[in-house]
Amino acid sequence: MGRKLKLLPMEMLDGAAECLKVMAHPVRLRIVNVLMQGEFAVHEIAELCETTPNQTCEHLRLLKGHGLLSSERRGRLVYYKIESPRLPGLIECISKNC
Amino acid sequence: MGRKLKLLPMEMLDGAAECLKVMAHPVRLRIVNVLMQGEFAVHEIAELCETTPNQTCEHLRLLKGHGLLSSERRGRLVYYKIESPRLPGLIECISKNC
DNA sequence: TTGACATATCGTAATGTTCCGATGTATACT
DNA sequence: AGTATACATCGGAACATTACGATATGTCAA
Repeated sequence: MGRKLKLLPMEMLDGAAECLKVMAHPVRLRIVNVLMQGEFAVHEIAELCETTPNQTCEHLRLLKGHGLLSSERRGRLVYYKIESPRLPGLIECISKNC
Repeated sequence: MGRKLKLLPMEMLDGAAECLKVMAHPVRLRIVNVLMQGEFAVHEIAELCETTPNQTCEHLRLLKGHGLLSSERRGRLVYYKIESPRLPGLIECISKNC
């Protein structure tokens, strides 16, 4: 009775769950997988992820909204790249443990 | 232009997304966090996770259904413990990178 | 300016998830 | 038997996410 447990604080778990939810989509995983190998324009990402441009936009917006990606317009193309330095480690861990 | 990319296969990404979706809930993260420190009965888990027994049951069922936990009845209590050896590594990675 | 292409957003239908109360099942004790 | 406790499941409401077509914006080139 009354064993003392080392529990992570709930606020941290809320944040982690939120982060996992963002990554818990095959297309978004693929997007990150693509962007780990360079920066790409939206239509290229869409093609590599085998999905439509507007869905790609929405996924990109979500990822960017969480600070995981950044974007830059050059001409009429918008290039996305990885912004969060924690993302590659997370992907590596996922590809090992999932 | 025709750069050769090393992309993880889509089936793997589907599986990983599924796995992440299972973990993407603060209570389920807490459950795993609790069970990393031993095995516990459902009502103990519910108390430690500050949620109701029936919600706890549902979360446990989901986790067990994905092979992450196992359970054993002893008397009128049902004890759950971690079954997947990958779970601790995943949690550690999450607490570092999320 | 017009047209073409790239990206972004909006409305909404379809789908999925979470929560909650009610009910069902299992075990133990008297 | 009956009662109490622990666990599990069900039904549906509330909510969130996703997918898809339509529309809007932004840039360039003729």
